[in-house]
Amino acid sequence: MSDQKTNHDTRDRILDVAEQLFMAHGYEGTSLRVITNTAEVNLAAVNYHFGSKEALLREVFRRRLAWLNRERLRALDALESGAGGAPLKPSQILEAFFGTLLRIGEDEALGGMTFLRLLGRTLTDPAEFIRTFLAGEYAEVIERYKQALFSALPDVPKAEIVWRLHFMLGAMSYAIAGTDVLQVVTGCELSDLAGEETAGAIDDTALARRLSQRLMPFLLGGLRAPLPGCLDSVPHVPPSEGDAEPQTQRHLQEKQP
Amino acid sequence: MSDQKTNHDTRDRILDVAEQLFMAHGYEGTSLRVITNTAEVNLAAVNYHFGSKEALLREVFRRRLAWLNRERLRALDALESGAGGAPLKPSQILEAFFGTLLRIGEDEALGGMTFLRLLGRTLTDPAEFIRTFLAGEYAEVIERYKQALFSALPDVPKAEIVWRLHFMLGAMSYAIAGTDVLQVVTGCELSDLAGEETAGAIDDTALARRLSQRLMPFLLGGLRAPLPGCLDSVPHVPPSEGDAEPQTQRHLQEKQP
DNA sequence: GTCTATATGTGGATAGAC
DNA sequence: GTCTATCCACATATAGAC
Repeated sequence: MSDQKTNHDTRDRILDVAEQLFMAHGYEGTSLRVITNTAEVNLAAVNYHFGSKEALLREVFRRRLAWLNRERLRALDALESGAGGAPLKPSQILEAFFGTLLRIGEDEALGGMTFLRLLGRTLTDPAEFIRTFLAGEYAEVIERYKQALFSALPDVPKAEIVWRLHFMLGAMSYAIAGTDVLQVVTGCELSDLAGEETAGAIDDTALARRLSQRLMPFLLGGLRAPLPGCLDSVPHVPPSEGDAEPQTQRHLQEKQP
Repeated sequence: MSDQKTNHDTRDRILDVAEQLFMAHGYEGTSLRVITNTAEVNLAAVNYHFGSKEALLREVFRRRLAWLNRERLRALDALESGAGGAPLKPSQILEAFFGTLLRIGEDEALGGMTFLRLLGRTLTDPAEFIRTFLAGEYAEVIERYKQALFSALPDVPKAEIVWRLHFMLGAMSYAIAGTDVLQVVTGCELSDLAGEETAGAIDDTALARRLSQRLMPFLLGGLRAPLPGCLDSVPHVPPSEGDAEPQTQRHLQEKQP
């Protein structure tokens, strides 16, 4: 152990730099040469420490997902223990699942917004080995939460729950990816949309907190939406002008001072 | 015009194959050699017809987005004319925006699910030139729909609307990307989740229709969710056990026969 | 418009000295 | 563990004959 010299520094510097560059330019768009130059280590170091570029990517994710998986399971265990057999509320489950993820963005030690963005962008990467790897890392946790949602919504068809879990994952992963066309079109960052006091460049910690604050109500609203078919998905002829839509209007308006 | 020989065939074959391969392996992961080999045209043909690989990608998108942009504007124009100055309903706007997009998946001539998947995957591509190009293509339409939502929800803060538009774009783009970890984890395609009668492999047309049917209620539910802050985003202490959550439960249950 | 041949660069990976 | 030097496959792009 004591004869490892700067070994630990080298490994971690490579991981940190790779995380940053994979996030900014993608896996295929980032060469080992750029990584090692930026990290100021030797080119051969990557293959010595990790074996290959693919293995490097896996390690970049593993060191972050280890915490995320553990914490998500812990949060769900805590909820289920606390409920003592009673079904959980959907909002609690979403908070445990998505809230835990978004906490990464608030803590540099867990990866911060850099890793969140990387995760969001990588979830739609077409590379085969990436998809199978991520699926494997996610499998256990996803299964647990899926079952929890089934129990929480016993009267909703399971297929419908899976669809909506799918949509929620999408809204979240796109949001944390931070590549939205809206941002480029409107020429503003998500941080600018946070509104309120903080002027100038918002730090990532605050951005993550606000993202969570905005995203969670949206996800809950989507999860609890009426099932398709009941109003034919889009009510072209609502029962009365003040029935189908206004329910929402009321929600939104009553919070405007 | 008549002296162009097989020119048209070559150009279109390259575009069709590039669309398919970019979807399956990404921009960086697809070489011009593979494209020209698959399309059974000469390697130099790409540079002759399009100028460069980047220009090829742009053309792949342009030929599909031309229809999408035109149709989205037309749909919004029609809604606004029909309303005669009155504000539109959010559901109408979403139907015009997302429904038009999803129609692509039902029509091979418009690109089909291949292009939809490509679009969803490319929206989170980290490459600089792709993001700026797509933003430019989307700019006009996004701006129009944003304004329409502002008018439709005059009492909702504009920043909040932009956030939710952002989330809706995410849910949709992730859904059409078809790279969800859920699918790999559960080992099933979205088509399997459609349930109902059709056994075996579902054709893309039916998949697109069902996706639309499931996605639209989710998006509406998210858009119309209570504003953050009103229940502190996650009600840890709801007023009564049968108040905050059950409203949803009722929605979902009353549709279960 | 199409093709062959090639220019020119960069990628990941490794062998072997230190 | 670190470094230099190098192998070799493959990338985009183009020049020039047909």
